Amino acid sequence: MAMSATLPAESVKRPRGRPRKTVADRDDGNRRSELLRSAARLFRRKGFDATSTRDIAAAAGMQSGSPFYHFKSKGALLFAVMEEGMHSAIERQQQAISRAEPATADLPGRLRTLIRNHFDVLLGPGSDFIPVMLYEARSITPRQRAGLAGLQRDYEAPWSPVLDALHASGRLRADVKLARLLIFGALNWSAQWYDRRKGASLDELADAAIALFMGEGP
Amino acid sequence: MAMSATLPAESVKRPRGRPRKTVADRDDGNRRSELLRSAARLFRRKGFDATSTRDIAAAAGMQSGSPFYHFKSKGALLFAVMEEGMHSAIERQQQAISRAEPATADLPGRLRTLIRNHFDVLLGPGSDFIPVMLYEARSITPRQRAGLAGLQRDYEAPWSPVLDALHASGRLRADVKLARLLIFGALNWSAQWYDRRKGASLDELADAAIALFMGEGP
DNA sequence: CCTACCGATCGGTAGG
DNA sequence: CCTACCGATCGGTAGG
Repeated sequence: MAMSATLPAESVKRPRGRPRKTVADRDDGNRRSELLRSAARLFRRKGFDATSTRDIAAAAGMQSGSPFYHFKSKGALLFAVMEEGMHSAIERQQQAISRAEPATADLPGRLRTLIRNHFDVLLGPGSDFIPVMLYEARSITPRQRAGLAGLQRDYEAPWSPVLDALHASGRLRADVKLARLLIFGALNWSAQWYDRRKGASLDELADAAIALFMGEGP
Repeated sequence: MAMSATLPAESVKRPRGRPRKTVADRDDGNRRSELLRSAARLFRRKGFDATSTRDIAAAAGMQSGSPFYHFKSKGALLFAVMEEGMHSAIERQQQAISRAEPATADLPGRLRTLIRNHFDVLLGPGSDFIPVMLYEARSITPRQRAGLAGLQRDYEAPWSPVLDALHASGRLRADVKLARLLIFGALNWSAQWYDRRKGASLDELADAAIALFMGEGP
């Protein structure tokens, strides 16, 4: 009797999931971004609707109700993943542009810089956030969608002058607006088939894209 | 008491949903394809996981359990939508090729025929089946995926000789295998943004795609 | 952040 | 193809 009363109590005390920091659970931003990373990975692999908040909690080493301490709903968690993905993509794109040669350099080279960075954001290590944004857009509200549209405009901003100049120079013959949509399609679809462990590298992918889109030109 | 016994009975007899054929409910293939069409529309709009079998049944004018008379599971219904979409796409592609000029005609023209038909299958009226196949592939089993892979090979078969010849003639400079993946991406992504009621026509879309992919060439 | 819980919904089935 | 139903799971919450 005494045993049967103490044993369960002890086994309940045993921590579940990954070990916690003994110091302070006030390490808040950390737990939040663990949730974001776990959610991004699961949303990408199984889709938003097929992922339960329990799955996400478990992947972050929490109990089933705990995600709602950090996010007010499952939908808010999805939106946070997308927003985080866009902020990171914009930042990385700006760094890639700065790292590249001056803006006067050859136009195909500038397009290649943008495309190469896009593949990185889309297919590189830890790249679940942007694919989630691209492929789970159906599951956010119109209001949230409008919020993301602004970030997407920011992301696409550096592409327009390059595409316009390529069109003017005759190396991009298609209508620029449609060309932009088709090009992003070609790139974004790679999230469906690209396998980092085999086949082409991201550099080879970028080369193929440039070769496909750029006419002979001057 | 007599009233309260007959009234509910009568109200239960009143048919729910859309009117049925009074003649014979043995009109079986018809009901089945109504289910397929309803399922395709809902799977496309809301996704597989967010669509309940009750939604599908209601859209086809049935009661909640009835879809399982025609399909043994929700997953079997999804697979049937995809299979039906591929069979139809292959058939329409073969007709488009037959209708076009002889196979010896100009290569960009042959590619345009394939692309134009692809947009039709993807974006034309009643075109929910192929987008479902493209965007809900995550929700089928590996066994089902293998079954579809054969149909996809059949669909892609007429593209290869055209792309190979374009590469040989110098009008397609990118690696052919990667070019094929990028091209299908550019086309397939249009299901995400194309709006039949505004913007470009499918012909203009096909023109833009050809202009984007084809170098100046001989 | 955990425990314990609730109401709602879902895929599927038996039996007609 | 309908009726009535079941077990499972889910998002979310109160109260600590």
